[in-house]
Amino acid sequence: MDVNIDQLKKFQLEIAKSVVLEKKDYPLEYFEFIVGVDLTFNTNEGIVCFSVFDMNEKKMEYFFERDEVKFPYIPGFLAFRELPLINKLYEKLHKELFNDKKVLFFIDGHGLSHPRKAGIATHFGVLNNTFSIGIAKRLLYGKIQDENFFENKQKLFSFVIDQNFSQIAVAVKTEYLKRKRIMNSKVLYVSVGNKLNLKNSFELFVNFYKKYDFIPTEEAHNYLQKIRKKKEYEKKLF
DNA sequence: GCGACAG
DNA sequence: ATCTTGTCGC
Repeated sequence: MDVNIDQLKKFQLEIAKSVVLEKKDYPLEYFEFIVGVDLTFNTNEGIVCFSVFDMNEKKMEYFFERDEVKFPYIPGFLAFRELPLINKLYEKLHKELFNDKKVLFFIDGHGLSHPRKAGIATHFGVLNNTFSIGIAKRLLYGKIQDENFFENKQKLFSFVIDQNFSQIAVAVKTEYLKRKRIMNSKVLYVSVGNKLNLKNSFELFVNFYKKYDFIPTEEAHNYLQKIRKKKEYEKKLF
């Protein structure tokens, strides 16, 4: 698959221009659905899962969609690989379930903590005009503000800053949430996707966990792993 | 030129 | 992301 990196960079810069950075804070109760988004791959086949938590009914429902994915993974251009499949499921659920309701998306990956401020969470949020937050397991861009973050056991979170010393994400030790690891990671990076500010994004992430005791992207991730195991099991029976 | 590099 | 054994620790 031939890829024009310069063209993709241009597109990302356009996405970054359209980000809505909200000044006011939204409480968790403002949202009617909280959705976790994650994908799994089997060579050329991708499966996306939305873990949809209904804030009124307090019930979780899982949806998934599969399709061929040919675009390769290139650091900094994850959205071009994963968004087509994500959007396929989004458009379906937008019609059948979300409609004009207030929906907050937690997406596996970065938002504004990206070389061109256009990580997958931002890319998704801008294209669909939705609230979104990026939840990543590893850093892509920027550095930890508090030098002692990793060494000091007392420091359970720190801002991530870019070259201009702007705060672009919050690094959170999973220990802060009383968890040894989350999706095999000891630190999570929370960043703005779209229509929110960083402090509010971090608060929504933490408050949701404290109240409901699960992380949306992890739920989607675990669901996909179950699908994989089930598939392997059926394969063995043939 | 070299290293870094979400999923 | 996925592949994949043993191994360290609670």
